Amino acid sequence: MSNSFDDIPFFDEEPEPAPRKAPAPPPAGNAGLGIAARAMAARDQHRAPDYLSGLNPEQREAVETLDGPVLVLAGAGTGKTRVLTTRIAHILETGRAFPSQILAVTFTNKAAREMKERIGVLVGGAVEGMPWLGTFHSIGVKLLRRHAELAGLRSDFTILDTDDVIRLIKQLIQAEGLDDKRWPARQFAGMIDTWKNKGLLPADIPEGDARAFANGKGRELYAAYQARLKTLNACDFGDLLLHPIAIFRQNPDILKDYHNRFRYILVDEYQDTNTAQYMWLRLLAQRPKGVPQNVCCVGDDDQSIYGWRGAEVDNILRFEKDFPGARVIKLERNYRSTEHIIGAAGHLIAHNEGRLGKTLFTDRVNPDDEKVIVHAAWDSEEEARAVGEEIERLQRGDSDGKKHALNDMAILVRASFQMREFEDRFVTLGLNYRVIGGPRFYERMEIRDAMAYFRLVCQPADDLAFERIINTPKRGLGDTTVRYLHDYARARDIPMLQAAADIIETDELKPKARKALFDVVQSFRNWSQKLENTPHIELSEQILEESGYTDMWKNDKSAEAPGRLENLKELIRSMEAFESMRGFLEHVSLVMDAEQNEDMDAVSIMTLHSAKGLEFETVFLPGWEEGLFPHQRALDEGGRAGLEEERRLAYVGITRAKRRCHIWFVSNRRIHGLWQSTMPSRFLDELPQMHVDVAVADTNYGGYGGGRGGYGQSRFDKADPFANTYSTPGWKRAQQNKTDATRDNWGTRSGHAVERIGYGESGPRGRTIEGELVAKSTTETPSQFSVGDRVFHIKFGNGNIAAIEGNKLTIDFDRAGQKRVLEGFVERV
DNA sequence: GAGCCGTTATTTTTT
DNA sequence: ATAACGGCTC
Repeated sequence: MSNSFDDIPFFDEEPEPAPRKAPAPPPAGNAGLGIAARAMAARDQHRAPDYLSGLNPEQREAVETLDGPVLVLAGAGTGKTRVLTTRIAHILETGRAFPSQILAVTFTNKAAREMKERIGVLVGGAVEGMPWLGTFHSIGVKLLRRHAELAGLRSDFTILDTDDVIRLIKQLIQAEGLDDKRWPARQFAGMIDTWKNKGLLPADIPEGDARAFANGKGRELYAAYQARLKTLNACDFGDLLLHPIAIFRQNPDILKDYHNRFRYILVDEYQDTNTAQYMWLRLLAQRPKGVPQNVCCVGDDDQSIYGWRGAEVDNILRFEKDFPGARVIKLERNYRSTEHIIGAAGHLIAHNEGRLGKTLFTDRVNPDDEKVIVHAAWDSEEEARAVGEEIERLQRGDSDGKKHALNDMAILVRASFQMREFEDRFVTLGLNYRVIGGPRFYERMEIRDAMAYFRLVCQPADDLAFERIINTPKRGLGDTTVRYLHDYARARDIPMLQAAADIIETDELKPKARKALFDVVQSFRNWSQKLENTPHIELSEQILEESGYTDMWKNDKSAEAPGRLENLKELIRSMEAFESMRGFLEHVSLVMDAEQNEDMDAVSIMTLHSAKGLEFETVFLPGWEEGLFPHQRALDEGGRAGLEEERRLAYVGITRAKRRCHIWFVSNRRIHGLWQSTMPSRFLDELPQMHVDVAVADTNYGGYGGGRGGYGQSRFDKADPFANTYSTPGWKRAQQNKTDATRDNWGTRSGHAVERIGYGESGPRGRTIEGELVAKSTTETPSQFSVGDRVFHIKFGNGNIAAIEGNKLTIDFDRAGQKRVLEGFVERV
């Protein structure tokens, strides 16, 4: 990726690169014998193309089918990235196109980076980094910088992050005279995001959506937001796709230029594309009749896990219709995992409908390979303890004599709150771990503040940056002054910094405020002047010093302050890799991740979502319980489709494992501070017995599995390894109740309630009626208990009720102390 | 402008 | 339980 938009040559100026080996490529349209012959000649000229050797026949077909649309359905671990990179190498080596004529799109910066590296290895350093290899968004920016004026922007427009967007929307909501509490800006930002994912501009949004927000002013608000972005000379992430789409549609000549340019288009993770990305791609892939559309999309419908943020699996399912004559190549030979892991994952995912249908296989079968092991634990604490023990066992090499590195192990959770218990446990054990995901470097407050200073220096019209730091550190420029500045600027349609400069010439402000503002304006003038001729590192340090920002944290006595100062230093350090401040800002707005420390040997803890694309020798999958996984909310909001996406998530989880996969479920989990009994996930039932073992009790209290004899017992039990697990009354009832839709918030399934306290057919619980949650809290329903009652809880034992609020009981337990539990989980004794 | 208190939500995450 | 946010008071 380029570090700065300054150094991207504009379209017309871009020099044709000197041919590397082959003569200038002929137009893509003239595909035929000539090209094939030439390609072969090119291939023969420089040795055997060793990059092709070692590919299996399907991979090779995917690499060598260069003309016309190709869909590569690449199952987990089948060498997807290899195909993609080799294909690009092949295009380049055969002289079919120059690097600048290949458009290659990924979703994440990480994927883009990886691809670049691997192509470099294949083709050799001689080929310039491909200018059009990047994420949808980074390519979108590049396009938009070139044609900004067609979208009503200047080419130095700012890219707003989510935080800026929310603040901006909040202002608009207030400006409309609406109650910003009743209509949360965050929610509207989410709606806009959803609309933009679908490619909808204010005029296009459904009437229902428009009415649902801001007293029916949804559409106006969206339009006002877009207008405000334009005056701010700014874009949100969605605009990076939508503006280019609009430009292409309104300027056929420009689109045609790009058609001529991009001889080959490649898309990674096609199953994750949303409608806007799809539209963008269709526009660029269009060709006149008879000219082959050299589009190659790679993806796996079984790994589509981002439906909730607008990804349309349909895009991949529809590929053959969209691109007539498409060649569909399935990669099903898995190079990653054992037959048991593949078998387990394959059987599970087969429960989904509407798949394109791949079946992974491997012929590297080893009788020593471990099956997927399902463990039961009493509660989440025991789960963490047992996983910790297993990790230490592997580390010591107890089981197979081999000492395993922590780096080869990962714990993949459904929801991030699950991480905590593992972290706590590992801290006690002194076991190294690293959390992947979580709050990101560039999202930290101090980094955003510093960035706001830099932004304002580079782009004096950046009002959002102005408002962020005008009184940080405190300068006595409070709400009143800022509001005044804001109104003044809006009235004259000038940036706030300009307004500030104007106002200090007058005597509108009180002397104190005026002086403070004067100083700020002077500082920014000074810094802006230095922008061009001072090294940006130096200037950045100077800004943070002179503004008093560093001092602010030096004087702060809170525990975080030293860390924040450290982060600021890190920020400056990370700027060294860039040529200019602008280049750095551009990078950060698109690349929000910072490097992870990989020197340490540590267990990785992350969500299933962030595990996609990774692999580990050993994978632990805790929390396979109904309500958590599949997640209740996915079921409530997504219905059957939601369930299938959860199942794909499970599939992704299992297929991350190369050799060992341990799945866990617990009988009790604390959710929102309340202990809940839980049932094993239905996904466990969907695993094939031949590839799965149920672990014998890991501890004395081993929950469902516990009834089952001690160590003498073989895991390879004859009959039904699930017999214990699934023959409990609760599970059977759960099976019956599956269809009843009698669940409210997770955990309070009527099935369980019935079991524990013997309600009649209809417990006084919330019911799901037509997807709407009714009677979520049962405040109106008189509790069946009274204060002072003696009750029994399955985890905490006996106790006395101390207080009752709705269906929540506060109980003084004899042994466990005071806890709050749902009344469904205790019974009178 | 800091500190206190009540309210609220609490799946997943990129760019 | 718990953290984060917003509004209020001093």
